[in-house]
Amino acid sequence: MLDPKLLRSDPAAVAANLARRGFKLDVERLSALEESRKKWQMRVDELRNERNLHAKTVGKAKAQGQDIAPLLQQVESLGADLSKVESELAGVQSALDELLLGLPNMLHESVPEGHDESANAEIRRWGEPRKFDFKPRDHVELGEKLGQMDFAAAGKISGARFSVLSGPLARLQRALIQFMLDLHTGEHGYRELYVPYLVNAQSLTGTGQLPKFEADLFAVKGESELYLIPTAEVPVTNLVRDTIVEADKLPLRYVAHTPCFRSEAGSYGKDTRGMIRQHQFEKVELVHLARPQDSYAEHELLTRNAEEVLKRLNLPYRAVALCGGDIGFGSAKTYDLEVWLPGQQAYREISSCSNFEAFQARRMQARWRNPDTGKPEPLHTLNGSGIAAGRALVAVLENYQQADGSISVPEALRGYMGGLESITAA
RNA sequence: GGAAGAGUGGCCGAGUGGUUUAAGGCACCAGUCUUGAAAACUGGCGAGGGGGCAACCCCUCCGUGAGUUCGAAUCUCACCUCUUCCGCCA
Repeated sequence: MLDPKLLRSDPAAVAANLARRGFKLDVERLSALEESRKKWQMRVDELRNERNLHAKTVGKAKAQGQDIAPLLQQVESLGADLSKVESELAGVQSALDELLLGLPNMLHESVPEGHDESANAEIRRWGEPRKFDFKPRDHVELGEKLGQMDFAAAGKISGARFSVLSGPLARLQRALIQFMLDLHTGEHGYRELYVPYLVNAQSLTGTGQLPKFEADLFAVKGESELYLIPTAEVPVTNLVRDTIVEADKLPLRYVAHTPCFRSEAGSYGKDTRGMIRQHQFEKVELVHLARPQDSYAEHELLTRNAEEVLKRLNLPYRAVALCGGDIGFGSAKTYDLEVWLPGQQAYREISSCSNFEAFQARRMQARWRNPDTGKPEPLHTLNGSGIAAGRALVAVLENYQQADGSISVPEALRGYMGGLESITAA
């Protein structure tokens, strides 16, 4: 949610910023609703005040043993009047809330201008794409040839966009996850978390998936209204929902491995082959909760920590700053990490690191106590994949493939693979 | 799944229809005292919305939502969460 004070005081500036992402803010509708809200609010306050004053008078009269019947007569119609204006206010308020919850975050000034991913700005590039003396295969061909990646079986069990891994390949994914968790907890100072995979609607509203993106989520059938998490960002960030964090506790840096579930509605025809875009995938997520003045330094740090995973795995990648037209709904600034995939001859997203500033914090009432003002103020939330394990598996397969279709195990993972150096058909 | 109990400010906790303007304590902040600190004492100390040039004033918030009432932290209903006991269970 945007700062309501800014929205009221300078809607034109907000509209200009949101226009950079191609979002048209209806300033007239907004200010009309706001004016109407104010009008009804004042009317409601007035009537309530009247009611309260009257109730006190009645209380006093009764205490003194006076007859209160004439007093009660005086306010006969007040209750009806009040509930009428209260429902007017509630109507305006819910329309306003709906509008506010649908507004994307404002962009940081450093976000590149542009309409789509072609305008994203490359920030840096690391590693040299390997030269193959044979035609590199893609991960599907490699995995199926090894007999350890089965999309047909997954299709039978669940449907499209799922996969079954077996043997060393299944272990390789687990090794990647373990390696990442150990790196972030052991060397980068993160606290590891285990969190629920099913969350309520309030949590998803807090991080911004609801109400606008319900179609991207899986909901479970049953009495309680629960959703499968699309990312660990949801349960982890919501840890600070409705809390006030003491200043000396910040920054908080959390890492969690979870499966992620996405309906991928609207992505029909995109990445239908292989493990790139699945309904279920594994991810190690980094979440930072920071003081506002530190959040951009934290953003750089978080991104570097994610990059370190790729460096240790010796996977060539580049970092890009997403432009206004490509950036996510709640983010003020996002770096994507794109790993080189020889099978596609392209850099593909493997991590997305975003600073949400106070956008999520306002939605979820996550605050810190600012020692300068002594007041609770919204803190800043950040998150990034550190990194997506499913796609990391794809990257390892394609980058570490040998001419005979075997996969050499990256040095960093061998300890997690029982010393295995090469994955061969089994 | 069954039974009983509970949910109050940053934290603990009193409050069972009307001077509640939510007692008291802890923590925190400022001051007095002190070489300094601690202790003691004095004062301050929740969040959000609105009005006013201002001093200041008004509204809302006691798990959530509905209801009863002139008036609800307090009564009623539903739901959520927690605790204890029983049952079942990885």
